[in-house]
Amino acid sequence: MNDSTHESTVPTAVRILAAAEEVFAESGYAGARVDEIARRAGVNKAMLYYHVGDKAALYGGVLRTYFQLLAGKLADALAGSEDPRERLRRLQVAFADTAIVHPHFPQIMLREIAAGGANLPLEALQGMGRFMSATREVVEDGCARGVFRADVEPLLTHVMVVGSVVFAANGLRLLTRLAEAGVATPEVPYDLPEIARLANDIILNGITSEGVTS
Amino acid sequence: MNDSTHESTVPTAVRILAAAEEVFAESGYAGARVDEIARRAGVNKAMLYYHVGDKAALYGGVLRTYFQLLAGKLADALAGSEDPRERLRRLQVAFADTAIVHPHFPQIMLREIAAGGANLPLEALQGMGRFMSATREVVEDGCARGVFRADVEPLLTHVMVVGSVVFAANGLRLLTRLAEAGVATPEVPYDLPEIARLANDIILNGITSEGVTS
DNA sequence: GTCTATATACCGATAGAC
DNA sequence: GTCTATCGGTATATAGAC
Repeated sequence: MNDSTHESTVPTAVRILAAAEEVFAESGYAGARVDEIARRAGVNKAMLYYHVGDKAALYGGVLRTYFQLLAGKLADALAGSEDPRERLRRLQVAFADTAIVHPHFPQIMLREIAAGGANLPLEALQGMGRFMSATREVVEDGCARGVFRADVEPLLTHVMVVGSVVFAANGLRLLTRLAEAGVATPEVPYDLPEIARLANDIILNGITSEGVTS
Repeated sequence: MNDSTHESTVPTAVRILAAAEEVFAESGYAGARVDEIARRAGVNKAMLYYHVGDKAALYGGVLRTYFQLLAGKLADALAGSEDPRERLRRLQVAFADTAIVHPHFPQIMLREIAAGGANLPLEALQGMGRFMSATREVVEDGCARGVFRADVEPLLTHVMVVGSVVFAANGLRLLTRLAEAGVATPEVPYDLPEIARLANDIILNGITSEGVTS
């Protein structure tokens, strides 16, 4: 314990990764500048390479944080209920919560989807695979129990559950830009958890078998 | 009329823009290399600047093609029916059709959403604004007629309608990458129009008032 | 209209002094 | 651990000959 400021107590590697997260989100992997990351972290560029490593190591370190948190929340979500509708809702909440703790996560994911995952290390690809498998498990279980319609596609369900959160999380920046340019935009009278809840209502309402009530 | 091959009859500017479309989709605005665009178009870099202009002009030219086609299809979709459910379906089909004619369109849009529209010229921003307004008009009309639930959010509806198509259109590359890395992936037994139809069924089912039947 | 050559600037990464 | 200086490569964009 000493009298140093909060900033100085944060390990250098953590400050570097926090800066990397910002820059990768804003500019993408190709567009990100290592000099800019070092500048925002308040460290010399040589120190950045000393503490964390090259550009790929910076990116991998950022992604590891995201997928470790998401994996834990997904496991809790699956274990927390037996009802397929409740489990699907919890799956979406787990992802939305991760996006709230790490606001740059959906932005970086959006860029990677566009890039076809070209920059993603194996660890991140496996994390995405586990997420898709979790959704598939919930959907197939729900179909088998007769709660969801038998023709519900697991992958489309995943796309709609995740996509609505990812788009909603990224939409505000675009709406701000549209407003700056003088383009009329619809109002956004709700926050991310609320959007996730509304989207989940629509999806559940859309895939639930007739006759099943909550 | 002469005996020249098809390739030589295509105007130089068109070939340049076609190459630009590819490279911008693959690498994003920041990551795109003008040299690479010139190489793929089969023209000298100086000629590229002579015929089309700088990087921003290349990007604007690509986007203009997209939004001009989309605007026409949206107008047809809105004018083609009075039924809110049918109009919302036509709106999604209009976008999906545009994405099928121009497969790089959803990829570039995904990158721009991540970038908050930072690279978009005013013309493209206005095109997006008109699209959002079209969805809002259909949703508000549907709510007023009692076809859609009164609490349906226009912007969330737009996000789900557009997002499902954009994600589906971009998903195949990511699934391919996952398979390459040995990560298990769900099957994809349908094409883009089919996905759009299934997503639209879920959304319409989710937002339609009880008691309304098709 | 077409090309070569280049100006100008920047980037990722490291060597080497301290 | 920390910094300065720099290497080697590459980017956008243009000048100027033909």
